[in-house]
Amino acid sequence: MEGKHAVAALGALAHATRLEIFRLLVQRGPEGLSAGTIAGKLDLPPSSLTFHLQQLLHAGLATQRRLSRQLFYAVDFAAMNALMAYLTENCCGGEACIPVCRPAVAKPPRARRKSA
Amino acid sequence: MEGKHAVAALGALAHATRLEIFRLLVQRGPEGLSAGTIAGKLDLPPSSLTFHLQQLLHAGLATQRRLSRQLFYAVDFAAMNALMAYLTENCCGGEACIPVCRPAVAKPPRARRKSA
DNA sequence: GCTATATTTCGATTATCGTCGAAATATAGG
DNA sequence: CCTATATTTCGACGATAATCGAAATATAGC
Repeated sequence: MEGKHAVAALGALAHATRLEIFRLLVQRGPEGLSAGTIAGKLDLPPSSLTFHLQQLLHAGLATQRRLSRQLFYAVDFAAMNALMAYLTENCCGGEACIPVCRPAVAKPPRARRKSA
Repeated sequence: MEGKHAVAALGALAHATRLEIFRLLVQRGPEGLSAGTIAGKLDLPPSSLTFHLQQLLHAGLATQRRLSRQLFYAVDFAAMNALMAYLTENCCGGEACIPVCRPAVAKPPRARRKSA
């Protein structure tokens, strides 16, 4: 991860609405949520939601995929982990302080009965 | 951790200069660095540096302590860990995806020969 | 108390971000 | 192709953030 990229990711998260969206998506997992579902949960006007989703996309923190008429958004877990790693890189000069993160990879999505 | 607080912390990090400062401090560990040292390493005018340090302080990501004429800044590692935890809270609905972080506590500072 | 060093506060300027209505685009189904 | 639904693009306005010089404050040593 590069500094500019990390700043973009952090900037995307540094907003109340976007952080809520992000956390919704984190909880949801790789399957993601449709724009409409998110708009419903957070009670946002559609144009505002799109704006924020674009920010998350451009920052590389979320992915987008179409399913029929709806667009599903999901967290890019690899990017999330990379960001964590970047923030804590070489913490305490490598001494035995071992602060925070153990990056790992999210499991691939699994089939479900109903989608959101 | 609360949402507003997390937004403040992320906003503090969402800036090229502040992210550099933060990472310098993360690497340095609990001992911290003096304002002057940071200004030297990043080649910043003093008033700009103060501005950014205040942001980190207000966001609760850094601590300040005076040592003679100099002010030392250090990362608040507990706050850093809390932020990570907040971002990944209940990831994937608690299913066995286990994405990222294992919060832990930074060790307390240890005595050193020379300070910076 | 005077001088030097370290850092902060103040103030003005410029640039970027957030909001949201209205109109445009994409997909699905008859 | 016409209608309905889902989402995005455009545009304009108000609000917030970043920069940095100059002056002010804090500490130390003589």
